[in-house]
Amino acid sequence: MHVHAIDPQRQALRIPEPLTAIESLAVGKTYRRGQKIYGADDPAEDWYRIVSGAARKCLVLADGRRRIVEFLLPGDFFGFGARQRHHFYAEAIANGTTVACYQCRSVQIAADSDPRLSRQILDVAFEAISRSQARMQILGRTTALEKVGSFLIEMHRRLAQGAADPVVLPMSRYDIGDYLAISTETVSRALTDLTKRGGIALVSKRRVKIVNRGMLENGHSD
Amino acid sequence: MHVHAIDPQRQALRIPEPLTAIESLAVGKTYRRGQKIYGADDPAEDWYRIVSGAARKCLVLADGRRRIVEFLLPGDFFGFGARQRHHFYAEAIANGTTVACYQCRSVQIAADSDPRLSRQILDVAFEAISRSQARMQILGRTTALEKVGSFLIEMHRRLAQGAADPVVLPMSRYDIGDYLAISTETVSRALTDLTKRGGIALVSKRRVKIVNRGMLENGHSD
DNA sequence: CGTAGTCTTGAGTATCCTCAACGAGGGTGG
DNA sequence: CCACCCTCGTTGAGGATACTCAAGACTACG
Repeated sequence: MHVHAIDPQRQALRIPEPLTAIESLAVGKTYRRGQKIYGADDPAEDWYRIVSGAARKCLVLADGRRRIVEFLLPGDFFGFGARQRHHFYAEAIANGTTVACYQCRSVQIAADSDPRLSRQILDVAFEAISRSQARMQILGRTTALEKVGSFLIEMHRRLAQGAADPVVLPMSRYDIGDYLAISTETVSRALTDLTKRGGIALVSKRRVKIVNRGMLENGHSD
Repeated sequence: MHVHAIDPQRQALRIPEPLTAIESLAVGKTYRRGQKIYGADDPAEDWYRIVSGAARKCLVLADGRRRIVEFLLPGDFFGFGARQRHHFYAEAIANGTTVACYQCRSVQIAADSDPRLSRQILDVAFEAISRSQARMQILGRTTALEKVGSFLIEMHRRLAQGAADPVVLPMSRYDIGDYLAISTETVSRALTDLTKRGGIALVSKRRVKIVNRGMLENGHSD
């Protein structure tokens, strides 16, 4: 991990309503693929925001299996919500993932004297709720085809620059399967299936172009 | 729907950290089973809290199917998070469900001059996130047996008075299936299966006693 | 007492998982 | 530079799981 200042140019891109008042409190850190950002039993002392790259938030079940609870993409705040300790751990997916860290005590103190900042923090929390519920709509789908289709639409919404641009998936098929509660093989099969039916086009293994949005949502184009 | 004052006795039971400062702003409303609390396209003007009974938060998919996104139980705050309009609708499950309503403009104004209130609101938002993520752990399970088992544990945690008391489920098998993304029949089969294996005991159709907690989590008792 | 909604159980089928093999790509070391 | 290893991704075959369709029992309520 590498600690440094944050490029203000870069971070401005992806923050819907930036917490301008506390950006001065932020410390930038850079991680390699697979490196842990915080552990499941670490005290919850910091809040985080992805500046560039991607990360995954995971939990370990009683029987040792891992589950990905959430993908964290540029602009996403995370690590808050745990009152004392985290229940999850977070680690970088892509090499060179940059994360802004805010000491949450400092933020809270600043918020106590600035109602506008309080509102912005609340907005960030609402944003996290909305991410959470977006995933429920996906997991609530019954077939694997619908799950993968909705997943691609969500990633497109959160990652794509232009509407016609292909999505660049930062995560592996294995991660996608873990996230959607289906097997890697089924993810793979769903992607080839969607390609054959003309729902998507695979520019490369990780670059997906959305051709027929309706098909991704329903599994059929009518 | 019936508007009235809130019984302060009753509401004190289920609020982890009550927003004491705004309880005076609350208006109580009582609903019958199936009655709508707010609609999907209603302007998001109020925040709500379940005082007694239960409700479900739903969304309607493009193809007309309904999905239950969340069950709302006594003490749960809901209806916030939508910036302008709700994306979901909420309706009562049980007859005589009582809901406390807070005009969110008034709350925001009060919060602007009271940092302590801001913190409490943030806690409520964090609580909603935690509810959300608890459900992910459930939906992330692979087998129906595990899903139903985890669901019962979550309901027990959120509803039960004493640890040994049976859970009284306020919702139908159909609702549970919708929530867990499995069919009604599978819910029913899972419940009889868990009974046969000694994981639970069905005191009545809606009253479930948890006998072997480990089995509910893993699907097997070792 | 009838009716509508809820719940359970059964049979057959579709879907997805597991196990397995194989190909492609990236990094490392000789 | 190339051989090697390792991870990632794809595809196939067989079996387990859950869904759909269907029938019937139970419950609550008028």
